[in-house]
Amino acid sequence: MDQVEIFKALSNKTRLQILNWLKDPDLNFPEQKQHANFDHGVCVGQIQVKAGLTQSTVSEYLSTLQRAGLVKSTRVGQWTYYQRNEEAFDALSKIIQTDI
Amino acid sequence: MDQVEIFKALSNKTRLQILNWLKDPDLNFPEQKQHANFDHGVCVGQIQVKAGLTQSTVSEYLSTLQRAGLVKSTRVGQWTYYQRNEEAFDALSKIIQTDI
DNA sequence: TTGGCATATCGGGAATTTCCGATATATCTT
DNA sequence: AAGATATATCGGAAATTCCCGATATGCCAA
Repeated sequence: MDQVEIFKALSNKTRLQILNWLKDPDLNFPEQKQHANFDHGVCVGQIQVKAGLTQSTVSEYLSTLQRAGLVKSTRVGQWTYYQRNEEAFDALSKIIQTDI
Repeated sequence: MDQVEIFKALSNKTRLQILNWLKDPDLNFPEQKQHANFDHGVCVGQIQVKAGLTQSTVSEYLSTLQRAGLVKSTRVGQWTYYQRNEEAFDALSKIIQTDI
């Protein structure tokens, strides 16, 4: 668990927004409900539209968040569904209380 | 309280080390005891020696941490004493649990 | 198997960060 | 007032990040 990598991943407004949106996919990505695998997370395209950035940028941002361990992904067909990794946030909260 | 600014301040190995050292000045800066104002924190010079970087870099790093609210400083004579702002870490831990 | 769609990766220009040496500012001593 | 000491600020080279367009890859449907 690389602390610097985690904090770098969190050092960007759009990436923070994405994490926040993923807290409530039901609310923030209503179109996503059409996907059968909604419970696996939200696919890149929906996040991209909401972020208002290019597909490549959003894909890269999601990779950054995943390398930091803050989200996890599931590939289903042509879609990659991303969701938060809540354990990572619990761990980070504790790290700040004890290690930082 | 700018979250991005806080995470950027934490996105550097040396700055994380400084914060960690300041958790126990007694242990990490024994020379500092000669200073009468030891309870005000640790002065820049001691931190600089321990960090092994130049004076200007360490001074800049401490400013960065202070702008993020993670440390506070007290000027006494020619010395500036830096100490952790524990309230900020408590707040950050909660922010990660609830806002991020 | 060909075309379309979702995502990932590549290459790069612009902006920011890292860390330095030089210099400025403030305080203390003599 | 002059020199010494502690810290802050400035200017800049190198590395990294931001975000893009173009292209590659993988999967699906006709």
